[in-house]
Amino acid sequence: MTESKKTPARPTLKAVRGTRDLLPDQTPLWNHVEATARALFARYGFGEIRTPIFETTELFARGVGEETDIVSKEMFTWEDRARAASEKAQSLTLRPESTAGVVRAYIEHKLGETGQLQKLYYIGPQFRRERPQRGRYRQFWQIGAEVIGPQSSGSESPLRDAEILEMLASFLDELGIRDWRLELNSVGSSEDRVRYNAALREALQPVKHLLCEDNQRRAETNPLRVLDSKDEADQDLINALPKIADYLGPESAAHFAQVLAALDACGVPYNLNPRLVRGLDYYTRTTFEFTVTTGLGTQNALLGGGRYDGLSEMLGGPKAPGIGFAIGEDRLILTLQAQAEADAAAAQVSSQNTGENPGAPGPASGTWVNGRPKLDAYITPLGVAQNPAALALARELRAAGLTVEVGDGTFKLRKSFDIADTLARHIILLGEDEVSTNIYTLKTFSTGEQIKLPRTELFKHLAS
RNA sequence: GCGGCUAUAGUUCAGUGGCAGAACGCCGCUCUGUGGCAGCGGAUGUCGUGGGUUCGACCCCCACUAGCCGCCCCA
Repeated sequence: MTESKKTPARPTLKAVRGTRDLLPDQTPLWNHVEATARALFARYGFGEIRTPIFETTELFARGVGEETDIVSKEMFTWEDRARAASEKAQSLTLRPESTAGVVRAYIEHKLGETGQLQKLYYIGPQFRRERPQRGRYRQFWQIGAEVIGPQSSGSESPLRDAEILEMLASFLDELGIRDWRLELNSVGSSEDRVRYNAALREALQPVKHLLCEDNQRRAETNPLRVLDSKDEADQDLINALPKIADYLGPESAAHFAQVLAALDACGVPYNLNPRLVRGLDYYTRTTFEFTVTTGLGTQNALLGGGRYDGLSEMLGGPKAPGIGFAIGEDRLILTLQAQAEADAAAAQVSSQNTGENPGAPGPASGTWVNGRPKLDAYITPLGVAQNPAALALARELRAAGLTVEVGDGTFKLRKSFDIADTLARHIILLGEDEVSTNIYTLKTFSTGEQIKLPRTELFKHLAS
């Protein structure tokens, strides 16, 4: 009878709902995506900005919009303690998106005073208290960018809209995302939208009672949202509603036409979607979404964005038109993984059909383990007496830029070989002989070849 | 916030109102300076948590929690 069985049950600690750990077999893909974004954005003249992951609640209330779902029911908000009697408690919130914070920083640091067009990008976690499902987490990552500046900097130019869209198309292409679709719309200026909203309400009035419950509610509270409905029975009625395109003022219409012309010139395909309305209040004129059909289930929006010509002023700043986007990094990763799985399945089928075995392609092949490249060498001390020499050798090899793991002198040789073959391309045996003579025994797994090498030759051999 | 499905070994999953299972992985031995293969052996575990029904519950019922899928909404 041991006492271990008597250990009182204790609740297992777990990551909180909607959050998750990314383990080392996942992070290489994340780093690849982020590195691709950084390199690409740099070519377009973007610089990185890092803003706090929490801000005052007021920023999001004013920036994103009090009436939006995000602000009205999805924020992680808490009252910060007042530290002195004279100090008031402050309501703080984990950022549900980053545009508001970036524009706040633009205002706070008077970036508009430089007169320069600001091109800023960010990569980081966002927080929304929603019910988790595929492609939706309470802590999720966005890769986003903003182009903002005084009007004199050209921030209002349709060229900027097209450049952003073209950059996104290049980004998805470079990552190998297939079959993406760009949905594009213009929601007009805020004045245009007031007129359109009135027209929508008028058109909805006689048919409202025919719509589903959700849409009846939207028709009252926010008619634009009716356009977003997926309710099948309502589709015909919705398609018959007035189109925003017919309510754009001449300036908005001209702006949009120039965006389209530039996209055509770049050869970026798009789908005009008059029903694309987005959930954040600050959008004006150009709005867009890139969607995919693989891997995301019903959360098919990979990224979204739009122009926000009035946001800076809404936050008490100078007039600073801008346009930006946010890529759902989690969704991007899901899509890439789903594509890779589909490819692997297709490869399997085709190899069965041809009767050939093309070998396991990609990261599953012999030079990778768990998504990482195999190490250059695994050093096996033969007996604990050789442990110090093994670590010293590892230190030298690592200093020379080689990737090296060291075994433990207590491991049996068989086990050492097993581990080494799993992790590394070569095994270095370090017994008494090797340590005393400085002639090392090196075996290459791919060929089974085993040779003895002096120290300098060892470096050369491993580096090649 | 609402609805559906699910929760058993490290992983993927079977399972029956009466002894807790498979595969893969892991550990050991065959094999103490030469691995991958093979053979043999072993440990896998509060059967998500708490309650109830029952002589007896991993199984049936209830609640909770979490996950997945969808709605709402969004990235």
